[in-house]
Amino acid sequence: MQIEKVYEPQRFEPHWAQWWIDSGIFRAAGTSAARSFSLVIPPPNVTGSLHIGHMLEHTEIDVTIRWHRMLGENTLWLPGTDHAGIATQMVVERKLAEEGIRRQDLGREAFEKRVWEWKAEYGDNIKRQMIRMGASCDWSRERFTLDPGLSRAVREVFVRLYEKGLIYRGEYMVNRCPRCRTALSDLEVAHADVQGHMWHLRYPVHGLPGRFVTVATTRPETMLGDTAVAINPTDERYRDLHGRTVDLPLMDREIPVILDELADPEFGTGVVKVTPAHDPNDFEAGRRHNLAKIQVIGEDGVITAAGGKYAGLDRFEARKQVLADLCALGALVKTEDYALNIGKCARCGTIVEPLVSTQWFVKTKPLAEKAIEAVETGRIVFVPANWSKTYFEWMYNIRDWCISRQLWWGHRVPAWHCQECHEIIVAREAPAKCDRCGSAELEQDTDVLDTWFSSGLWPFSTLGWPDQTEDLKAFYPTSLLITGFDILFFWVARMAMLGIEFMGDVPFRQVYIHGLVRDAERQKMSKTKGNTIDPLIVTEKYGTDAVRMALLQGAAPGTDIVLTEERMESSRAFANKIWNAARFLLGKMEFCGVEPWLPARLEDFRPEADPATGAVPIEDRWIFSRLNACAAQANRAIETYRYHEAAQVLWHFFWHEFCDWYLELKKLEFRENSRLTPGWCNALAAFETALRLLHPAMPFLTEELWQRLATDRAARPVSIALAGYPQFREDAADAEAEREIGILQEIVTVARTLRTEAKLDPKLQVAGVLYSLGPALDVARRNGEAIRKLANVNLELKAEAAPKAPGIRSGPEFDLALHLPKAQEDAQRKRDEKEREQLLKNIANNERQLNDEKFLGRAPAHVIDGMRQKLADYKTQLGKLDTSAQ
RNA sequence: GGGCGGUUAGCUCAGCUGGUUAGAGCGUCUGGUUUACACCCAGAAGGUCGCAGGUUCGAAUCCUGCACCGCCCA
Repeated sequence: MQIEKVYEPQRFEPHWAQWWIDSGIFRAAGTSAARSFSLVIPPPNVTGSLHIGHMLEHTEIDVTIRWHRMLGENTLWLPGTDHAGIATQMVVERKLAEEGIRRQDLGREAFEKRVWEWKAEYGDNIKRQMIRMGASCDWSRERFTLDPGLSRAVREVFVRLYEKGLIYRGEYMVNRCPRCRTALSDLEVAHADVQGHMWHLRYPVHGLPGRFVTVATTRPETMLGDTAVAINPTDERYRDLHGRTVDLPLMDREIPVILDELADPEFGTGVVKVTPAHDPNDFEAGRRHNLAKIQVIGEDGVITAAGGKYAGLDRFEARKQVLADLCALGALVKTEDYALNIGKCARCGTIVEPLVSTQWFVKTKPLAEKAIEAVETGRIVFVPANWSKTYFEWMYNIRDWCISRQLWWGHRVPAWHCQECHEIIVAREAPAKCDRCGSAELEQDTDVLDTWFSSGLWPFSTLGWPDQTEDLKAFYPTSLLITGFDILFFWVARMAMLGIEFMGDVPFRQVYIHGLVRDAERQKMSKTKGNTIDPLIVTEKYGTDAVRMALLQGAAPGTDIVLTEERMESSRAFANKIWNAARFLLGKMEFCGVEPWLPARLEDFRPEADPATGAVPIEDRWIFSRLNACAAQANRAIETYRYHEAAQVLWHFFWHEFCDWYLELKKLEFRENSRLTPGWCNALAAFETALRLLHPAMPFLTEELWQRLATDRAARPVSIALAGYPQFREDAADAEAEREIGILQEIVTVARTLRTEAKLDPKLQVAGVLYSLGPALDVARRNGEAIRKLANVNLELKAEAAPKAPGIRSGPEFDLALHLPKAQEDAQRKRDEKEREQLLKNIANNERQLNDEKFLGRAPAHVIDGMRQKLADYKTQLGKLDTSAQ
């Protein structure tokens, strides 16, 4: 079998991506005796395309999911998208604008039709991308928040909450985006500190010529809607104003002076203007004092007819006009710089406008209590654990959730308004007539629900709820949720509340919160900064596996991930390394006319013995023992979401144990043998096991190579994705082999270092002597050929202590001297001196501690013993250096 | 204002329950066309673990304070 010289993932990744889907190997069983492991995707926005943050999230999910699948569990990763009300409507409106059409021109139904057309055209983008990235989702269970089933769940939940009194409708002050023309929940408003101004306005007191009050405001245009000024009841300075009124400039309106705590005597002049229609605090004060609410700013951010001559001006234009006019009147007494906090629409960045309107709300307190308890009692566990603090913080201070949106794209509120008697009927399906007056003149509420309302049901609505489906039984509660902290409140918290309310159990057992992907300068990636990494582009350039590996290497819990081109390049090099290891193994076999073949017992970490000698080659024993250790670490790392550690362990094993040592040792055997030997089988078996260990992280490369490895297709699963994930076995650890190869590695390394220091020609084989009174001598005897090849030295073995000679280097088990030309001895002496200094430092350090009564009295025995052993080693080594220096 | 996190090699980051000479990748330097791989191989250099105290026989690790950076909430 010919393997191409260079790793070119583009050649096979799309093939396997499609093959996995076609073979149905990611499909979960509806019922299964196996334990289930389930996870729902945090649904991306259907109109969007995936960015590198998604790729990180999906890679982490996929590693975990593939691992569980390989453990033999009934594994479900349920994919899908959400309808993203505001975002999608915006996208389609923008497109219509290109044709010169407004949605109002089309009407609601025609507009909705256009959005569905849009979804049909672009809605599969995400799916295509995910497939290309190897996400092992069960596409047969793909869901969309506006699917009929999920929409039914939304209506069911709405009706039940309403009947329980947990959904109510009322007139309150909510944040509105004048650009998106809809109400927003508190979470959809992003606050930012900005440099603004504080304007001091002077209102004349009615009937007291020459008496004024000065109010300060950061939003002077709202004065058009003032219906009172407030002073604190305890404020003696304004006692004479009790019961009086003031004349509102520009509007010729007489407004009362009210006594209210709203006015803080310590702040500014102690007098505040009250605009109940445009400020949340003033709204409350207005209620207390029964003040009129005069709405002077409309939903579009334009001054209303109530704003007198300013009507029709944009709110910021109006501000300029108002200020100019006040100034002309002499009513603007002071302007100062002022740092203030403003809210912007999280979606479009427009400054939000607090406005009074009638909206639907969820009463969250009762739901939050149970959701708090679930985390307190550990039924939901956050990883890293610290996130539970953030969760609690928000839950304790939770406010009611405004769920109605003045959009056309989404789940329409299942409430009908009787046109005759104005009764409101909340129902699962459209009622035929009014409950109260019997009129058939019913109109459905025009609002739609917050997208997050439907997303909050995602863990059970996707599994078929409200029907009691098999899937619901098999997969709810889901096992795990992997998501970003940015939607902890938006989504995680609400799923917790709604899941517990409707399913009687938490929606997920564990929540792993991942970090943010940042660029080389540690900056957040954003389109405006232009520092985004497009997953499709880098995937094409480096291969999916390399990008996945690069992401995983940085994915330590609780930290952000820095992704650079260099990192992806080096990950590609890693993939190339594995590719070439396979090429070497398979190429050699082909050269020998041997069919690739694997022993039947793949899981055992047990190498085959050579029938001729009955013995297993030492390097085979060693690599299987190392594989076993690697499996232990990889399993533990994935289980605890330490993806970076899993990546590192696998990287190190493959490159620095399997390739650097094992294959190099194997070459000796392969050089001499041109027939199938246990050595071949062991090498292949070890490689195959290692591929399985790596599969969750690098699915494409491992599948490609795994499929090429074995011809015995009947005896194995169709895909590596369904093969078992290697598990640590206590009895597979081979301490003896590890010790032997450990000493061998040390001999070779010491010899190489001596060579390099002496600047020897790499091609020149030199002679040397190995002195040892311990096992190193036997190791060297047994592995003479390996040492000769790997270090290019020919060692004479002496069972005696090292003599006094220059240029001797020592490992703990042996001393080694090369026969060097005289000229190289200086370099050697310099080296020895440095070594000596380090040893003296270590010896002093250890002696100090070992002479310390307190240390001896309190430190555990193994620490003391370890230190004594070390000290003895240092002293021996120092002694050798001192003699060799003479 | 409240909360959370970070500060370890030139860069990006590990370092789990305090313990023996603090690790990795990339980068740097030196030397190499060893037919699996130059996307490679061998070797090396490089760290007063942000600062100041404290606890401890022992601190990068625990505690307190400070400085700087970042994020979230109000």
